[in-house]
Amino acid sequence: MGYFKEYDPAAIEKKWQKHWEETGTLNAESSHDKPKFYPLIEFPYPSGQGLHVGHPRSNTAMDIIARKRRMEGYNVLFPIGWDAFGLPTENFAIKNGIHPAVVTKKNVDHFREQLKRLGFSFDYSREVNTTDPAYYKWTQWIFLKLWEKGLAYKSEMPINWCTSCKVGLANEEVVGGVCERCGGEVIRKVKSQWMLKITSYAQKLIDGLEDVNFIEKVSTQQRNWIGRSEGAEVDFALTTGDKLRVYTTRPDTLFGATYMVISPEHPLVEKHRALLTNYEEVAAYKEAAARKSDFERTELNKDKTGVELKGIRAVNPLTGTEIPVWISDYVLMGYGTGAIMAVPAHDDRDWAFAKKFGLPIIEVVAGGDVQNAAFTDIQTGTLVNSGFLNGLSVKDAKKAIIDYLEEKGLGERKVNFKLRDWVFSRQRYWGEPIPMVSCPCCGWVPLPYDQLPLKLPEVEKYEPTDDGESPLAAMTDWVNTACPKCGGPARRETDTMPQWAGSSWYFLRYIDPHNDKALADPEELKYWLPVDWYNGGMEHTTLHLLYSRFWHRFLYDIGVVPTKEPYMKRTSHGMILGSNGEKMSKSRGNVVNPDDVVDELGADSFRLYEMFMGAFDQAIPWQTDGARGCRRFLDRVWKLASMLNDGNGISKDLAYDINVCVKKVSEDYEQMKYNTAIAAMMTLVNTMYQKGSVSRDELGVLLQLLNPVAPHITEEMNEMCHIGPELVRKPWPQVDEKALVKDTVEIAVQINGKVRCRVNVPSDLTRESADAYFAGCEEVKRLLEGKTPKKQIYVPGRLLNIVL
RNA sequence: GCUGAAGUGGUGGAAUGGCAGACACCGGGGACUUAAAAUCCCCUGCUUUCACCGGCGUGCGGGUUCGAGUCCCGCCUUCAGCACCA
Repeated sequence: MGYFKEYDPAAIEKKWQKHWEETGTLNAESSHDKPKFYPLIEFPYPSGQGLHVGHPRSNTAMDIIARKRRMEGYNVLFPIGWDAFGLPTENFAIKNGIHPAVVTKKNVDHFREQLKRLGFSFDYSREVNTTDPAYYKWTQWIFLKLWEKGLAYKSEMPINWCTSCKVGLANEEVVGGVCERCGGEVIRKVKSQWMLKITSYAQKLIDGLEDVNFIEKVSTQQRNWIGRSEGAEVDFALTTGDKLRVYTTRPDTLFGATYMVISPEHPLVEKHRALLTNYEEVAAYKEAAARKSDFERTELNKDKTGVELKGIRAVNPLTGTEIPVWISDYVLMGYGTGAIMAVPAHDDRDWAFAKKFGLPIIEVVAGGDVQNAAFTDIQTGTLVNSGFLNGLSVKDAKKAIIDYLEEKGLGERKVNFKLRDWVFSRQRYWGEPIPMVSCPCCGWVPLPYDQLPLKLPEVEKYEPTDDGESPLAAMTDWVNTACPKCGGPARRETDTMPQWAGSSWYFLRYIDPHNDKALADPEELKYWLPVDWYNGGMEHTTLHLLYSRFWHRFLYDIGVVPTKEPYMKRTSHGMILGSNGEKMSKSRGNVVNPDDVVDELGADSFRLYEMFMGAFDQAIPWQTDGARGCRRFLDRVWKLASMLNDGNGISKDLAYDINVCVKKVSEDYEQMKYNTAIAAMMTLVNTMYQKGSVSRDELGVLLQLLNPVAPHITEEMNEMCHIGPELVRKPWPQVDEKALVKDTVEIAVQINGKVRCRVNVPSDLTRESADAYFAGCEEVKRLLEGKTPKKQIYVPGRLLNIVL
């Protein structure tokens, strides 16, 4: 067999990409005959920088699964689209005076071209683009449905305001007190904002995690973010005559409440300002607290501050004791009732506050030393100084006290969540217009469904104004409209939706992307949902993933989609770092451009390296030498074409190695252990080189195993060597279990746990017959000369350990 | 502070409680070549030794076990997420 030709990645990659595009081989089939498989990657934001080496890591990983599933006989929908609304595009447009839609088109075209060069098996016929009016028509439609069900509302409230982007942010978008996107300072600002009531789905979002198969850290992070806690609300009588309601998770410690703390913004303060003998001091504290940004509030959280409300006292409902009431910014208006009962003996924050201001500390759960530290253990303590609760465990006391409070009408069981409603307004141009009209007579009126999509108007300027209004506000022609209800003059909403809107349901649109009667056909939804496997970044766990689960569950509740949960399985990739181990960024100068790598080594080598570089879920530094090593491996694979022999089938001396490889690769792909799968194929290739030649069938198996990672070179070799039909149409290889059985196996012989020699033993040697066998074994006898073994342990196929 | 993950050669990393360092990268040697590159073959944890043979080795200190990178207890360090949520 002759040597064929040089390995030329550029030529063969182009050839096969063209072939797949022309034949539509990789597109989903419209027939519903086969079992379906729906893998998903997070659709990219088409930034001006182009593709990052991080994108192909997730894409290749899911492409491998998609390609393997096709060979396993599934109808696979592996889609791609563009999450194209967003600030960077808008900022670029502002700076250069180009319409964001023009910028978006250019960026999308560039991204598509870059992705196509990498040979992903996306179904490009189903592309979606969140900025396409035919798409955002349905984003707006979902918003109107949410409004209809009372889940969208407009509210004056303090929001997180990025001073640099001049835009309101959801809690999820504030990281360490600064804007997630630009790092600008975030302050609190009262603004009228559209809100989505995700809080009413808090419990459903927790419960739904039971029905899906997310990696543990994703489920945990979602649960923590939703932050469910169980406790009670309790009323304390005030000397003013009204009641102060608090939320506590430790109602069992009620006897130990020695003072109360309310948030500086609590309405009670202003209500009773006349009674306060130190109102000036209180007002000064309030003002100081209001001025602090969230960042400052958290930075200073070690040192407690506060002011007593002199002139107001509260009464402990159980002991009848009068206790003082303080204001402090460690109590947040936005959680619970904005007021707490302080039990310094059993809460760290209350303890620190009490120590600072000399407030009494009364132990009600025995087990610690409450003068030195709060005792917060709820497992071991026993109630003391607590009347009828004395002697009970914390758990029993909780139940007893809540029953008592409910019976006496002093309080009740209560579940709280940390999750806040979703701030859905952005004072920006490049987003979906919110299809609502404000009418002086009718209030907020939804746009009728037949007027969707409400398109973005053409404007001259894209900058938000300094007072925080959207650029759309300046478009009087567009803003002034007739009320859909009464026909009178009215104004359109000028805020737009956040970037998370379009990405909350895009996986539904892929299923039926060109439908103009519904967001997708119910029959199609029934066949394709849920997404079987969704891979993405950990950074989206509390943002995109939670939001889209919320929308999907809502759509389920109103009968639009057939499944409660959108995604069956969620996995996560690690970041690719610069070669210096730091995050890749322009300013650090450690950015690797995928195009350069493809130019030098080819797409297959690039894909291979991204999968080989290390454990898939871990952050890994990029090493160009490592990528070159992967190219070297493909060169070696290519040369196998010149090592073909005349043999048929799998020869005896390769059967074992090939089947070990088939088994390892098949299992490892499923567990995303791509690095060890590739290592197994490298080992097999090394073995083939040792042997000096391979048969067509042997090479065929290797090519097929490698195909999901390196689709171009493998198809080319398959064709060039006349091995069989296109690899995409061949069934995935099965393990021949018989070939995995060897006659003898080398084991290690240890003395007291140290390896002394290796011997070959029959592979079917059992523990029971081991002693007899080794008694006659020359090597073992030699090792034991003059020594008496106390014990022998034989682990079949592994080792023999002799204890002296 | 809380939660989670992780610490293994010069580097990236492998190892259902069973031969630590698979597979690569880097480095070294050899073959081929006028030469270089590429390619092929060999070596490559540290340490003693001419060599054989040894000794030591998975962040640190204990423990369980015939046997621990892996399990348990106590620390240290790094990374990620959350951060006054009562």
